[in-house]
Amino acid sequence: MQNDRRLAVLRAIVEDYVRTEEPVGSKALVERHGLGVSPATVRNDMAVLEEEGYITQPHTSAGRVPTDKGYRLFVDRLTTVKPMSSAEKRAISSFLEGAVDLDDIVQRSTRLLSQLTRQVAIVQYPTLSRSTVRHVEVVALAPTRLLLVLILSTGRVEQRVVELPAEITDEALFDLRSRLNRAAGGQLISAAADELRKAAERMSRADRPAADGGITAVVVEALVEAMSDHRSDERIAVSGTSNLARFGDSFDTAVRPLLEALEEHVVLLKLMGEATAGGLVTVRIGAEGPYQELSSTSVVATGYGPGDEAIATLGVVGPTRMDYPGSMAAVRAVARYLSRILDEA
Amino acid sequence: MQNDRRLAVLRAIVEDYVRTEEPVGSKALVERHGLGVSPATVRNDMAVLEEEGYITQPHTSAGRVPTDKGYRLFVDRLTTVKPMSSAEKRAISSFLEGAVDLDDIVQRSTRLLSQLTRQVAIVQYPTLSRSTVRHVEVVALAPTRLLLVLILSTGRVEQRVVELPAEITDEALFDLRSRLNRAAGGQLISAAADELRKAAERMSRADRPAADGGITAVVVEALVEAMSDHRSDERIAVSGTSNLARFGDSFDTAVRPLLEALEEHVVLLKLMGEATAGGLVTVRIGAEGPYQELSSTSVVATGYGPGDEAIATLGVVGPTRMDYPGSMAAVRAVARYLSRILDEA
DNA sequence: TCTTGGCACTCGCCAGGAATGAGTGCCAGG
DNA sequence: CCTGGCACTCATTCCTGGCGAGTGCCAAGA
Repeated sequence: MQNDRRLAVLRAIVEDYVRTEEPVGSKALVERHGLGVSPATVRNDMAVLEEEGYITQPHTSAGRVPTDKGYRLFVDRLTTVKPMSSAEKRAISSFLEGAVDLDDIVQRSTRLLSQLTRQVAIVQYPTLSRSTVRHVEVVALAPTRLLLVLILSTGRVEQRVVELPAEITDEALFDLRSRLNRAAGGQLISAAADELRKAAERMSRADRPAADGGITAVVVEALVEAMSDHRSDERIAVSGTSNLARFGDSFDTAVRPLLEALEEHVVLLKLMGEATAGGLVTVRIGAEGPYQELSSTSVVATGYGPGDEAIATLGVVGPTRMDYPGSMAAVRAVARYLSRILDEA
Repeated sequence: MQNDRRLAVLRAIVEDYVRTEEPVGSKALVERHGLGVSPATVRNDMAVLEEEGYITQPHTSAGRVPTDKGYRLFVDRLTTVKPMSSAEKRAISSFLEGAVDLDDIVQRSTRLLSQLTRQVAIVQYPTLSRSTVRHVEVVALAPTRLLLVLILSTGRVEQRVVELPAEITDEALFDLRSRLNRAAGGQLISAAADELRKAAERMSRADRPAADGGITAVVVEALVEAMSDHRSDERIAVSGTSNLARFGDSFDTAVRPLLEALEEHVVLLKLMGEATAGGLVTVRIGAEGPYQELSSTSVVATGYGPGDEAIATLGVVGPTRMDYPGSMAAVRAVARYLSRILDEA
């Protein structure tokens, strides 16, 4: 019994603090939430909670503030996931509808997410690594210059221009194109690289090797490079930075490091962590993450992707004092819609 | 004579204020800059400058601060453009070298610019509107589904997937591709749209109209739409937002509106204004611009593009109290290098 | 006519100190 | 185990006086 009430007190503290951003005292607590006990009782509970490290007081004569550990307990045990209202659902659909291409989809998603949560939203572009090659197109820009276009199952298109060591005929170009597609089409990009290399070897052996003049090798290398190019994996869209204004105080200790992190996409990816599939939302609170400069920020993230496979992450970053239930619901909802769109595409 | 000295005083005030961010008094001025006159004289000059509206004092017993008008005079008449040091030049080259595609070039440029100026840097992607069509590629993803790839002279690639009203044969596809390229290849995109429409009409008339089944019309419309898609025109890369921390005070009045503007790309473009060609750098100071929320920010921008044609803008945004000569030099230098890279491409 | 030193004056900024009040911890009684 | 009461702590706020940077003006000198 008393334990349940202590948890209720913790929950109330978290909720109030998130809303008011001020240390919350025993009296106000009892008044606002119908706890049905006196302030003194709550004070005893708070003393215990403080001893156990869930809350703390910034100075002696102040109210209590949740610690990271307190938030952790809150999200782990006290969060009742409130589903999105139907109005919100409608907003999401209409917001994501009418997207014309992948870029657009991702960008709309960040905007949406930042608006829903009033935090900074981050959406990683679908990763190459688990996607398959849908098509390879080769276009002659000039006799010794080819444009390679690599189309992946996620809808991503990678392009490269290569200079050839020799001129290429229309016939050879046609031949090359069909061979490339036979070798790589439908393959996972990891496998496709190998297949392409094998095919290249075969071609330079079997086909009039003199005529090829190393063209195949050049083209294949460019394609392989395009596939393994991690830069693309790291592409990220960010939105809602103006919500950082809501951080309140502590520009230098909280906002500035975050702004810096937001520019370092690699850092961001690490921060969001591994994509978790199946509607599971990961919450990282304060110093739990890898960067202690960001000890006053939390991350709420999840994976998304076609099918139930998580091929990329998306989430929000905000102060540890944030609306976890709301953010988790929004993140999950957006991930779900996004996955569905990728399914259809 | 006295006029020259007054200008020197103004320049000194601007320089000192930019450096220290504090109102500058007559005594300190005489000490730091070798003005060769007494503080009292400087005071008289300052009184005149204030009367003319070039400087102002935040409160009675404080030093002077330049007004927007003062900054304006400063950049118009008192700025000696300091060329980049050779070290900086080298840094620029090495920073921009090794870029693999247009996205990369633009992103590197923003980073570079924000590092050089320690401000927020903005680079607009090269606009479609003045570029020409280099190639149109058509790929069959399925019997009734085509991927259209539009390659422009700026290196931009636009893609669209279209659903066809009827199946298309390989032969017809080949035919379509060559016709599209004959019609649009090398044209300005404004002209290309017309040419494509004309070609579509010709085709549906001359060729077995039954077999076409509206395919040409669908494809052409998608291409035209891709070309005129203004969303692409508005693409922008931003970097250096963490430099906003250097704004000092006034988060709400200065930084927050700016953060909001940075997310509204349309606003940003308006802010940067028309691209000016030929190494001319535009400076907009404080409230001179279209947004009075941004009255404490200045913009230093210029156009860039292959040849001497400005097809896009780039620049930095910062507090009115910023290092104008330095920023102008950096903006100009980056624009120049960027133009050169586009020339080569 | 311009420059200069002197001088009185203004006013923002910065301790120091007292009043305020929210909030706590503890204790004794129900 | 809960509750009311009470003394205590301490951050915050407000006020005040002193300090000093900086100014404007004036009269004298070049």
